Amino acid sequence: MKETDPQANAAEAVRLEAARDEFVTQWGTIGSAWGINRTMAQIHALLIITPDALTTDEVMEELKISRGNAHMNLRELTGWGLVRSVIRKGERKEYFEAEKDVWKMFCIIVRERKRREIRPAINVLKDCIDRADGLQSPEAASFTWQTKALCEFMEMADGVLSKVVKSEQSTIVPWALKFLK
Amino acid sequence: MKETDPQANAAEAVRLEAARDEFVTQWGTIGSAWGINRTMAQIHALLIITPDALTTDEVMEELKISRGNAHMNLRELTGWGLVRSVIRKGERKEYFEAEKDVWKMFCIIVRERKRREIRPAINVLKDCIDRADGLQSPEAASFTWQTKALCEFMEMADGVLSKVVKSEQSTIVPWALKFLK
DNA sequence: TTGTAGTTTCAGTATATCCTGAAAATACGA
DNA sequence: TCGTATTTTCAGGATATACTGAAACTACAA
Repeated sequence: MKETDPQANAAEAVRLEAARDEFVTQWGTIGSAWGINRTMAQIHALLIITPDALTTDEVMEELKISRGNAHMNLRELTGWGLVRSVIRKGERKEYFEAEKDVWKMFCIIVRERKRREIRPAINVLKDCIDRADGLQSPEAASFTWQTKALCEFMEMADGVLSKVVKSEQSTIVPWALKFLK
Repeated sequence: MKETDPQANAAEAVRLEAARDEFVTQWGTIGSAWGINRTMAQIHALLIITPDALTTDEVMEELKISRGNAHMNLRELTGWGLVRSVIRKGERKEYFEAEKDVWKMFCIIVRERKRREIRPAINVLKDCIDRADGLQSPEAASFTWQTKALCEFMEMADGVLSKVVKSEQSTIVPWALKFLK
């Protein structure tokens, strides 16, 4: 019986640990390709695959990072809404747990990136359009045309994402899939 | 008549130049939030709003950057397919022009990010799932469950994006919009 | 109020990333 | 073939970003 053979259990623990490490490391790499700092992505990965909430010290220990680093990135993740802090009664320290529902995670990320990056980009574009408004030259016409096209596109994207993310339900996209040829 | 008043024309040129600079600068900032290096985003912005193709020297001059920098980033943009090089007959130097159709730009970026980042991420996840395959502990079960959920989600996203981007036509998304509540 | 566990901040340092400039390589016309 | 215009490469320097570690701060219990 596997469950009671100490050697087999130890071997399994090692394999799991390796798999977890792989996941955390690689998720960090993937995150940095999308403009998220490596450590923040790694902490997030760690919390996603950890059933129970962890303390700052546990995160530090697992990832071999300093207290300051762990602290700041946990705060940042909390700011995104991807991580919640949990206070257990009778205990003084703070625990952290990740939102584990993949669709909810997706919605949070989309909403935040919309708010932090897409909206500001649209504002920048509008500002540029305004600055060139009324200019007569052909170069100005070309500039205005391009920036307007970009602006309209981003507004459309913003609208689509809003709708996709609105219901907090994962049913819409799979359903819409049927219609997409 | 505005067109023939030298002073008015000069003033307009200044305003346009300011608007163009603003756009290039801000686009660089936006790009870096999405994991694209600032200069590459700026060169891309510059080429988008410039009606005719530019040489490496012109790009260097406009953005005040070195030859090496301009060269490498132009190559990178060419690699993404966002910029094409144009050779004019009788001339020896290379000109560069950006794809200007916004929807095509979007399709190119989505295809490339799918290929470079989403696919590899899916492979990483599959690898992690395999590594933990068959392990008995509850922690292992939790790990497997989470990574599988993530993997399935990303495969779905990959599929949706493939379909959105397949036709090279901007008609599908606006059409699908009607169905999204 | 004092002691202590826990949290927060941040100056200084380390590291990753990007950029420069010049030399080497290449392409092409004479 | 040689000379010149153009492109390519890349070592070294510059800059931006992230991380550490320790001190300051806070909250709470005794």
